[in-house]
Amino acid sequence: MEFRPLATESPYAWRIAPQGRMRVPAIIYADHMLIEAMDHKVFKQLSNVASLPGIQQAAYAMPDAHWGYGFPIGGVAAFDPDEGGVVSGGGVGFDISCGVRTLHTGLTLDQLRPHKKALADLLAVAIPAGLGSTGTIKLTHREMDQMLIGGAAWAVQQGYGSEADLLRTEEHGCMAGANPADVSEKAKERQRREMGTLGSGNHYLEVQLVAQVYDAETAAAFDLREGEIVISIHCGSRGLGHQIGTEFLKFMATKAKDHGIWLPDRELACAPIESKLGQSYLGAMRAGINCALANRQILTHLTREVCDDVLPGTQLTLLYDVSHNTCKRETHRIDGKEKQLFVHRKGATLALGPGHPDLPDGLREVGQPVIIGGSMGTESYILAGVKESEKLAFSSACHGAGRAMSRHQATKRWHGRNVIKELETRGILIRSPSLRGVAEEAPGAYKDVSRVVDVAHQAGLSRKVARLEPLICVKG
DNA sequence: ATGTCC
Repeated sequence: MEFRPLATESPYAWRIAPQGRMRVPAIIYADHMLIEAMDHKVFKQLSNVASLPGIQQAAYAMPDAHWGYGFPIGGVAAFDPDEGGVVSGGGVGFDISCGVRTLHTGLTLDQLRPHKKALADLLAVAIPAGLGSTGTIKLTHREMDQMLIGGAAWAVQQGYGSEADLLRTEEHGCMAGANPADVSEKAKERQRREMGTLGSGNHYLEVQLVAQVYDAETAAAFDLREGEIVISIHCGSRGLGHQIGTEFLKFMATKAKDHGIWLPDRELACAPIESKLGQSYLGAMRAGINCALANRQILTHLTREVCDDVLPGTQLTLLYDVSHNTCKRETHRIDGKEKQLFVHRKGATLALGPGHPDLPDGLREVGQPVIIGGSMGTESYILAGVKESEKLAFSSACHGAGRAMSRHQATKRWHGRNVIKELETRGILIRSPSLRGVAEEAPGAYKDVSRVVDVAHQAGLSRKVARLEPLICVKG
């Protein structure tokens, strides 16, 4: 069967009509060039997702979509538990609650410039990065369970930040419904020394310049001004999330037949939301969300300490913290009827429009900050959630540039040392323990994030507010 | 993404 997306009335939306066992259509948000360049495996994977039990409305792909484990990365799918809807480990991904937070520094480029190198060097020392990196914090069993229940709120109680940070964190920094008992001892053991660490791959801590504001009013509400410095942290739940993903994918694949679920692809392993296994995954996955929130909160604390050393008196305040690998229970209208759905976003950012009750004062009027992380050496974007994306993709937007080339291909094409040198001539300081990692993350291995963001804007998924240019990048 | 296969 050929799963070919066809043009719709919108130049930024493409549709695969239901065929075979698909229960709903698949919709891909892209322009002509992005859809032409998109890996055909995305269309197949999205069509597979569209055939899962209880799926609502359509399976969606964001403009940065690329092939992933089971679900495409950049995929959004919502399921109704009352219609046999499922929850899928592959629909969340291995890096549970990977996300980005952006912090204001209140500094201008002129204030930063004389201290830039020192800041890069000290951040590289203070922020543990790389595969298997560990920090100075070692949690006891009791602390681990408290962290898995409390998330960033737990981290703040431990002295890593303030209540103000929690107001600007999705779910107020604490995901309800987490159950540490659903997380294996092995997953907890892996995480014991990994709190406050960045990890590897596309994770980073970046010092950025607000290079351009597109929407002055919203930028003012977000406290973003051209010429000012911000810091963005992109990471997730480290070994714990990965272990949860690995274990539950195995359980879900084994149990699928007992649950009467036909799997178009073994990687799409899932369980009914109402089943024991489904509930157990949700308890563990929500604990994973809290782990990621706590991790980014601790990294924020470490960053504050460094900034205060290099530029005494600097105050880092949080613009927003939002995840892009989750499954969340949300209220949505389907055919005019309000329903409680379980929305999977894998490599797709939550993007709540103006007026949404989950947004805090000061943001509710303008919409949620949607943080789109670029790849190393490229620009990032701050967007704002819009109301119409509720109908278009359950209030979701793209999450980054999206890979255009495999890691293996990238290492054959670039050398880490040359990539660092090249970026340095453009004034971008890279600090990484892994030259191979740097080669894998070479800017050329990714799609053009500006095009992806323009399409997200044009398609009505979110609207552009500001562009950020990198100055310092601490990589895993 | 990931102690890149306990």
